[in-house]
Amino acid sequence: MTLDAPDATARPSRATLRDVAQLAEVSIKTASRVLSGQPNVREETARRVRDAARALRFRPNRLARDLRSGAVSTAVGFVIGDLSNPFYTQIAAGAERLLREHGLELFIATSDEDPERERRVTLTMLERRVRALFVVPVAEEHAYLVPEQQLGTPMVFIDRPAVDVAADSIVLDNRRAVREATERLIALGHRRIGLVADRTQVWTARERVAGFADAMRAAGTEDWQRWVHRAHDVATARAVASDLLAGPDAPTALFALNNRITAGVVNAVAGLPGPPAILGFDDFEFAATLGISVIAHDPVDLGRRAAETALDRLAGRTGMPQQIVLPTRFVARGSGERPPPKAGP
Amino acid sequence: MTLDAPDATARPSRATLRDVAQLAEVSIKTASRVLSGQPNVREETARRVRDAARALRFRPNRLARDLRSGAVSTAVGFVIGDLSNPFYTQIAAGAERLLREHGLELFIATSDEDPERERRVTLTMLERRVRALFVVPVAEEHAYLVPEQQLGTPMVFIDRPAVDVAADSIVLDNRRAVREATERLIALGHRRIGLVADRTQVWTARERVAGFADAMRAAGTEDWQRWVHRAHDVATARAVASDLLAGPDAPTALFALNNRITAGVVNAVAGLPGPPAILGFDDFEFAATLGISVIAHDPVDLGRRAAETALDRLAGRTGMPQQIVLPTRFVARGSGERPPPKAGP
DNA sequence: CTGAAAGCGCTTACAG
DNA sequence: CTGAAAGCGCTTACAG
Repeated sequence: MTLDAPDATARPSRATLRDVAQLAEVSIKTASRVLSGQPNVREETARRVRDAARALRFRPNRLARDLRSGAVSTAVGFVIGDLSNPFYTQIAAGAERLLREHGLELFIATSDEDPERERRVTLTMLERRVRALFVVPVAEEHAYLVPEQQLGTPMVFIDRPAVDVAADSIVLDNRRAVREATERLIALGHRRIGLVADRTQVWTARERVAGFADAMRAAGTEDWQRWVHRAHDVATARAVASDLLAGPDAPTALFALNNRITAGVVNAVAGLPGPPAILGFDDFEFAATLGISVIAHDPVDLGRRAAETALDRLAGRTGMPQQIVLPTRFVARGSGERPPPKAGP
Repeated sequence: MTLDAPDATARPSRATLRDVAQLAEVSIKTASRVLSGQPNVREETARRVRDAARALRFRPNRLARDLRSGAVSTAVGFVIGDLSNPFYTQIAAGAERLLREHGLELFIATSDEDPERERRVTLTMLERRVRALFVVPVAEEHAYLVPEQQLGTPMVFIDRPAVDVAADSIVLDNRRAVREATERLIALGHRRIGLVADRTQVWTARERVAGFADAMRAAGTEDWQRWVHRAHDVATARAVASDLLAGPDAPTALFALNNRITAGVVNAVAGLPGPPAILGFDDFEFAATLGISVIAHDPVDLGRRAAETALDRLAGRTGMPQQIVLPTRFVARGSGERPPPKAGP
């Protein structure tokens, strides 16, 4: 098959600044000036350059630009555990909104909740010389970030603090929130409270369970551990809740320690006669409709605060890393306020 | 304040390959070979280089590497409208999983449902020389992508087809799905069906409304347009549904044409006496519990198919752009199957 | 207002 | 097994 038109259809390579300069009959430097908006170019020259750029469909190479001008990239990285969990993606949405107003672009990548992948993804972003880095960490080990930190890349840990690198972090007051919510359940008369928590590896799960322990111990329940169950995904949470309710000594209240677990628990309980009171950590769209009491907070705000912190650092604020603790609020709702039945099983 | 240690604490600049080579007493080329895993280096030399790299906390500059070696970046871009909508983020999750297996890294950025921002974000990714590009488009105009397309960057449009650029796309069979679901409602006896659709600018909304029109016309309802209402976010959908149900001639069934609208409609209907049948487009976590019939499909699969398409192109498959239409399935559930009440108002 | 030279930090040929 | 030279596509000084 022969092509008649010499290079009408085939455009093997991308036009560079040099091509534009050549076509416009100016130096490469002048072309650069025009296309990157620098002043001091005669209007007619500028027009020639712009025309040439358009004709050649020129698109600057950011890699080259950023490389030459040092690490003044406008890219900011966000490493998240799970793209399917709206809790994380809403944090990202909050951060993005604020960063955008400051001319920065947020790029999100996922660790898929794997510490090793988190490390790789984080390093890859750093190798791409992001201006700042946000991490919702799953790994417990972040010492490898210390050099980057020292080189001045602002890093903010979200939802869980950094362990072995001194970085800013934004977290919720997990422990107090769960302690107080548990106290409410106890005040309503509940003694058999089934807690469904995420894996012990997860910092927030540990904090929340500690809050539960605080309240149970204060109420004189020393064997609180027997009420703690684990689930990481919706399906497991559902199974755990079903088993609990079917077993002997079934709990009169179920306390789900994050949004995925709440989803599982709610689905397990649906349609059951004499359902238990249900509490959840994290608010969700159908909580009011379903009458679930929750520990509410705003993930978008979490992201916004993280972005603020990074912007502060970029603006030159120095000093010790800070840990910002955001308050949560308890939202009492219908069936979540159900007291235990009078007649025991 | 004077610093005693010369440069123990302050590390002004990043170590480069050149620094590593110097410390290891080899050429820069040899250092490069070791650190990028090329063969033909004596083990002892390699060790010296690795030690030097570690000592200097060397981290390669991907910008420089990618610039020199041409556009063989491992970065792939994904432009999404709204980070808060799990429908989109799950598509991204699906794409990411497959791409990762092929050594590619997915970076997600958001257009915030603004055509102008979509354009900027897309161009910025292209300037960063991503290997492939995924877009869930909000804009109707994509002619500016034609040159990039011609330069061989695979581009896949998801959920909505590209209009003025010949690119691959993956979409759902919106029209047929809604037509058949509407036919079911009609078969159940419903005549007053309140449809709540997204803005007319959105392609999927137009297709879905067309499906509704097909079914209504086939049933002899020529004034189907009076049953079509619009809402873009949860709050508006809720208000629209409330108004509809409170008004005269209230619908006996509500059909919500996407996940956000369903959320609003469900919350509006909650606790109402004699609630209407509810159908939704897009499945969701609480649909079974709430007894909502839905047009179900798997966003993760949508992403996976998009990734497959891009990988095919990267592998050199040529030919006309394809439009892949994925089937949906109707899931009938409790209250969604409610027939209209016998006694009219 | 415009341009020739040097260089950002790497890798690609090409020699030895 | 190792290295000196050139260059990826831009921008930063520095001249005129």
